[in-house]
Amino acid sequence: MRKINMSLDVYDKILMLAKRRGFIYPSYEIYGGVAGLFDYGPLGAQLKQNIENLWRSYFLLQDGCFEIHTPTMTPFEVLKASGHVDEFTDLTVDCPQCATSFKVEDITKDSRTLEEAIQADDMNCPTCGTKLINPHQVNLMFATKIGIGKTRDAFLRPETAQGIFTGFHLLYRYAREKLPFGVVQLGKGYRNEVSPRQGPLRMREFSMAEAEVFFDPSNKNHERFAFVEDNMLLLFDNEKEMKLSLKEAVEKKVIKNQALAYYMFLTQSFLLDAGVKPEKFRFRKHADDEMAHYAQECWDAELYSERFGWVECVGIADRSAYDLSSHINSSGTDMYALRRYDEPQLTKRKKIIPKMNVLGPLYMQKAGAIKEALENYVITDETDEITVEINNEPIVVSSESYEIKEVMEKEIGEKFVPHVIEPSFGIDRIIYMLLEHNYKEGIKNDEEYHLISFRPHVAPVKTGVFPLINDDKLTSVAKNIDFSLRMDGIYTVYDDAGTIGRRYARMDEIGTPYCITIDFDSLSDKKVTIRDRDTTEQKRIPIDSISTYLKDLLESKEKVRV
RNA sequence: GCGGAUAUGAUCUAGUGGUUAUGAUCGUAGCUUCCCAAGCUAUGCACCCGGGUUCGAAUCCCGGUAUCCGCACCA
Repeated sequence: MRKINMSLDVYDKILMLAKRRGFIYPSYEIYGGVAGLFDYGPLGAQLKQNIENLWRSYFLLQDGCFEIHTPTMTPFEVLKASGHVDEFTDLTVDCPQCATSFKVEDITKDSRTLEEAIQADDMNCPTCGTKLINPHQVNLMFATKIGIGKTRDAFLRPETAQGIFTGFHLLYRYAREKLPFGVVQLGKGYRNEVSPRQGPLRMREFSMAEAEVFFDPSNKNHERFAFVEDNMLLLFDNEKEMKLSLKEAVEKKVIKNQALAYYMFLTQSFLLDAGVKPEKFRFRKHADDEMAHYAQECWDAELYSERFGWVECVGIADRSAYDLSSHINSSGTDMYALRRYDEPQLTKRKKIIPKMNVLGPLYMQKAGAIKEALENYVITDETDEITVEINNEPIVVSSESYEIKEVMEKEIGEKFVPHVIEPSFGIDRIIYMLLEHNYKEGIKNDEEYHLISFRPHVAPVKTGVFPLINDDKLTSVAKNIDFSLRMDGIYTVYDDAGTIGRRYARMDEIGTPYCITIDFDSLSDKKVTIRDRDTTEQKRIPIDSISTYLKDLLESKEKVRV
């Protein structure tokens, strides 16, 4: 008889189960393991794929975003422009008295460089005045080099978002130059965590699903807002939890705009649909001082863990024009969008047309620069000559070298940098939370019993297929049923070992929602028993309808109400 | 990164400076078994890594790695 070990908490038990049954376990353990790296085993990989595809059904199908894939390896310039190089790399010193760390740049108020400050070694703790020690670099990005010999500095990406921003001009074309539109990416991100202590909740290489939705800042409404505005959001303002409809939340300015509220609702729907327990779910608004360097308003979807308390699993941020502006400035690429006027606007303007056949021979190699200067010259009144400055040298150009024309200029719209609303999902955290929220245990016939109540559409294995006993007549029928179900796209496990109860228990432990048993009656009446994991109720159904019957069950997912 | 503790099959665990390292779960093969972890037989699998002390180290010591706890970090 196995006893429940009371000294273990849910986290310990889940990690044990996850390792034993092939969900998640530490990577490279035969070489000592690496903190913050985990393998997804056979069941974990299936589960993850189901979660990611469920996510796609919300963001790709329901919201109509485009999915792209960009490299994880990212040149230095990209992350310099995005602010990650500066924001992720901190020179820090510790206070032995207060047991806290400080950024050196916050401590050095004078004009010294950080290196000089370290060299002088005279920094004191702002709280207690103790001499600060142990200067060290805190760099949360993995640095690497691209190429052999002549190399380029690069990092493994800390988020997937930058790959979307750097292709914005092409994606804007793909979206037929209309806003809003969203682009999503599912993939790996990398952060060299100082001490990744919380298992799958803080990994150094992790899976994320991000959506970047581009808006005209003058209109952050969402087309489908009216369809969902009466739904409730579970909100927490750092003081109290509350339930507000989307409509109320936006009207009362609890949430800044429709788009943010809409994506919060999409996020909430996805998580509850995946099997997160509503009472262990909330949106928490970031205080001003905890927001990321790029964010304007940020809400976290937090999920509750028995061991860790409320954990951020999704961040929904209004990143405003921060990223695109940075890339426009750093790369010089035109990443503006156009807000079309209802009618094209015509304006009369006086324009200088340089005569190159005169300018060329006269000014030789300076002619090009003069041409450009003339074209940019703002005409105040008509004169016989214009003075332009080339390399700090005034040059007087007479009116023989140019012509002033009055032209009608047509402007069809106004250029602007789109704003971005970004829902960013930590897939691994969500998967751990699903395990924890759906884990059940108890004693059954003096034995410890585990069950994971995954919702059928996320469960890695959809059905077990068992001959009631290990008899050739039954096993051959069972194997045929098993094969044809898999050919119908239903992931099954065939099992003929041990008693039927043991096989049910094995399936319960990995969250398989249904089991099909073939008995001797099946040979004559062509029916099998289908057993429900949560109720253990059994029903007999014809063999030739198993596939459609199961598919109905797997697809008829009820919405979770809050 | 700092301080403390821990490390035995896939999982949980007993134990010891000296033959073949304990038990359970588990896997495999077989017997048995007509619906919720029955039983029997056979069999498989382990002392985290490196160094030191010792005639002999899985056991003692040191270092590393990993995990857990506290502090710091987590844009």
